[in-house]
Amino acid sequence: MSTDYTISAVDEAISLLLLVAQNPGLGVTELALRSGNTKARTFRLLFTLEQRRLVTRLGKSPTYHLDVQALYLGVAALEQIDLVRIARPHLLSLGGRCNENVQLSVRDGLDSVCVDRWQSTQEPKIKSNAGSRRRLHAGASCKLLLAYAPKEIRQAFFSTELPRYTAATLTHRSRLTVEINKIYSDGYSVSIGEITEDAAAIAAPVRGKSGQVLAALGISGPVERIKKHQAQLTEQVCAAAEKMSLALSGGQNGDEAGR
Amino acid sequence: MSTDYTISAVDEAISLLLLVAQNPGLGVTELALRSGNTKARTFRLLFTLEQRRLVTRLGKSPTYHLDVQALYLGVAALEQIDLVRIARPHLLSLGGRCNENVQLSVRDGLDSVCVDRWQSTQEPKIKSNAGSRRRLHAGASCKLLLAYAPKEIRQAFFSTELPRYTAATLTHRSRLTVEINKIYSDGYSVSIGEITEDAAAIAAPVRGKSGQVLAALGISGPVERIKKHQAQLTEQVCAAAEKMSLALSGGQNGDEAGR
DNA sequence: CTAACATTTTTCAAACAGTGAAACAATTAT
DNA sequence: ATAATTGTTTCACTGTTTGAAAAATGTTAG
Repeated sequence: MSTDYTISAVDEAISLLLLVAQNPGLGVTELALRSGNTKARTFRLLFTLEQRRLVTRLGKSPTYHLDVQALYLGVAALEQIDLVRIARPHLLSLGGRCNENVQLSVRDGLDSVCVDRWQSTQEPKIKSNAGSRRRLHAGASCKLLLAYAPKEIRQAFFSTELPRYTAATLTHRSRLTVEINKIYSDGYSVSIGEITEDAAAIAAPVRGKSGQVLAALGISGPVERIKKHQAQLTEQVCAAAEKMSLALSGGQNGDEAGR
Repeated sequence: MSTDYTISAVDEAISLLLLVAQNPGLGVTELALRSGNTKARTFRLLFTLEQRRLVTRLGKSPTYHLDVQALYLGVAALEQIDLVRIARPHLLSLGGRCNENVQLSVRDGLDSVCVDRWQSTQEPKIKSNAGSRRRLHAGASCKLLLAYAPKEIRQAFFSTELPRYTAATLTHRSRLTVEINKIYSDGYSVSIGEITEDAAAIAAPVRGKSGQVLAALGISGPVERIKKHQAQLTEQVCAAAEKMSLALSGGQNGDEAGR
């Protein structure tokens, strides 16, 4: 069908950028190793990213981190991606009412990525860091995105090795399949201590105009707090996700002119 | 002298990405024109960006927009950039107290870019969109960043043409110099209707460990509302900026990369 | 509906940008 | 101190990227 126009240098640069996003604080050698490139190539790709302030280096033996241009892209994207622009008020409102961490995540290949977030002010806090990009098998939002993913994706996913984080992590295909079917029929997803022992989460699907699942709206916090109000929280998350879906369907669609 | 290791394909891809960020809704031809590249190159660069979900295309004659990977980078960057991670709570608190738009901006070359933001819930709202990246001469935050920029930058800046947005826009080198000196001695910056007639803003510098200006904290809203509480708002913005500076100095690591 | 037009997608040979390998320099560990 | 690790630079070759222009697709006008 269509030819592949991918420009490898750009593609590798993006891989590297995402690698830095997920693993800040690594040096050239380590990044080269993990990305499977030579040091020289990695060095020059990073050099280019650095010039444009997508990444920056700290320390004398430099370690790479994201820089302000990455933030700028995020801020700009907030305004032009309908999903987030429309969902955001509902997300903030849900967060304010429950005062627990709230995230909006979408599937990207076999990963779930967090695209918006509200942080709780309550103690104890759950470290929601490093959770912005994860494999799809663990956590309420992830499992939900897996449950609603196309068959091809689910199949591809099942042929990969699933890392275990805690005793509760579902790492076997059979158990995960059962769980996914349950999520699909329930219309929401629950996770208790699947990623870290002390954290629990509840997630519901956000749907687009034609009913397709665009994102997962998830709420998370310490196991006890979540369990205590589980019924109520589930209801609130589902209601908020519904509202988002409605707003996304009702709203406008396409054209911005500009000239 | 350090050699230039820039990889041009990657560099152009980033230019293009920023171009899309600033001008969503353009097609290949228009983007090629504005970026000064051939259609074919532009097409393939965009194709690569699209595969990685940094941009997406809408409509049948495709128009490009930022996609979720850009959001993800922003979310990830929020966690690893000290400036924003530390400043954020103060920014949100200032926003909550004043209920006006609040932005945190940094200088990138001859532009100011917004790296974090809080939006007012009051009516009338000021359209703060499209304002995430601007030339340095107009607006409170921009002028402030210009005032505290290194000499080389200011000189480079003055040799460029300055677009006029309203009657109040300072487009002449002499008047702008006077204004900049005033800002420098006052320690804060005010703008009334310089970008759009009906908007006003106040900004104060956020400083790092060694006193260098890292960012501008700005508050903005309709001219009347801002003018009415100008003294009080100025005080609040300056106080919040001070708090940020303190938090940034008190905290850990203060290493900046050189050239 | 068909024709003229505009914009996007594809192809291809040529050229030069990007690459790996390996030397060199700087840092950190012993 | 010296050794080991990590970051930086150089260079010749090659294969990826490139511009130009042709094909396909979409859009507007008659």
